[in-house]
Amino acid sequence: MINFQNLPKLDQGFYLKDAVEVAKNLLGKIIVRQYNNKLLAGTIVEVEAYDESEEASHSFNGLSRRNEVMFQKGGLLYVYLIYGIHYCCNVVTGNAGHGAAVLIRAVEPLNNLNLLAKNRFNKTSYSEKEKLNLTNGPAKLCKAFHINLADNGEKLDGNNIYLLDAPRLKDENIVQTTRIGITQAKELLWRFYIKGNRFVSKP
DNA sequence: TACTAGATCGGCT
DNA sequence: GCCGATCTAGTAG
Repeated sequence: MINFQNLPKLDQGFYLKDAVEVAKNLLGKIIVRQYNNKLLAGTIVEVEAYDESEEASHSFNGLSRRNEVMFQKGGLLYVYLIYGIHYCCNVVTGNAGHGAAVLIRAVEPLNNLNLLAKNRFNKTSYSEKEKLNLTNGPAKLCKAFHINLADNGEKLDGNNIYLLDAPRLKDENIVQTTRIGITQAKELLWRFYIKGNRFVSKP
């Protein structure tokens, strides 16, 4: 297990860029959540950018109660309910008034895997297959990390959920593709993942 | 492995 | 009413 606890939190300037730029930079960074007096941590291995300029984004049609966090200044967590049963979490990017965010689609678990398994499968043991299935999708990782609407708007430099810095990946280790599960603006190559990583939702 | 349906809620037309 | 930035269990091949 890598010693992530010595890494610094990302500062707010990190988030004040285009969602696409932030998305790429987020790969390899570490998401940490405090849960039951324990830390759950994972390396971000797959992301998608969303911006108010394109139809697939929740912010495309302007401000609403659901998406209001997307329009705040970068550095917050945007959580929403999808298909009535799943949660997905995003990192808000850019300046206040601009609706943009990066969907975290998959992470590689770093510690307390038995606790992640408890949240996700309601059991503390897991097979090798289940280990890979723990956090390899946006709703899966929210379940494993126990992220829900109560975390919407959470500041990412706080103590509940936060992101830690890590060395930027080389471009040659980043794969760029179209986004998954959308029907509009399908052509944009706004999905990024770490080449060869086993915890990616779809290679 | 590949496709399909069903679950189930809230946002928005 | 309709449909979605998903996942799971089921069936068919």
